[in-house]
Amino acid sequence: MITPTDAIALQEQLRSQVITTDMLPHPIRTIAGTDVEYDKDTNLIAGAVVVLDYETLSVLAVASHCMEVSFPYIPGLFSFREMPPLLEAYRQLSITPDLIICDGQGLAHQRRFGLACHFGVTLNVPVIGCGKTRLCGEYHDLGESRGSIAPLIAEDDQALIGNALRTQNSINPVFVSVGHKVSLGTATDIVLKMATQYRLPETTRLADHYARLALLDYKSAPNTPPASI
DNA sequence: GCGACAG
DNA sequence: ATCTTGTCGC
Repeated sequence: MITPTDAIALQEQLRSQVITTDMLPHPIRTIAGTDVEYDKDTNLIAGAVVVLDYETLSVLAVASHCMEVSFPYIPGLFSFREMPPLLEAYRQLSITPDLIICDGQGLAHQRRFGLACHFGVTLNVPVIGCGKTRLCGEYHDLGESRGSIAPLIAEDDQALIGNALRTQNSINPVFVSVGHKVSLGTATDIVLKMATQYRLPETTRLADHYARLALLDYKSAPNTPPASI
């Protein structure tokens, strides 16, 4: 497998390919969410991709893949751990979504190349990064109401690398950043739109649900393909 | 050296 | 990520 040193070199090389302007279909008709679930007492991980109707949020397609982890967890090299199951799940999808929301950072990363960038550049599709917690960057004066935004500024070069976004009143914000082929403003608007009822966008919540199911299914019957739509 | 550190 | 129910506070 790739070494951490080589992984960093790859990030440095691929980061120049990230597109930070909107290159999405208008109107958006379908949106996908991705998430990865880890098993507590084995090396298994399950990645899931769920495609929703952009307006109704109804589930149009689901795919998942279970496998053994092939890379350690190292902050900043997260994508090398989660990409393999996600790429395989994405490959199995019966529908190609207009864009994807990943559960992790995009440009809001020490080398400006988080999971959302890696996934987007690899597949050449629009991707939004939406993390539950901060990896790097600082923000101030975030309002308490749903829709409040505070710029996430990199500590090193003061670059704008994302937005802290409050998706529900007085609930901890999520961290939105560009993954690929989408602007920060558009990414922020879309994440807020998808977070209809809870802190996290429905895309992420559903992907988490299906990834959990995939892991349980795999453990109970390793040779049986997971249910998919 | 110490703390921080996506999942 | 995972361990994990009820409970404190707005």
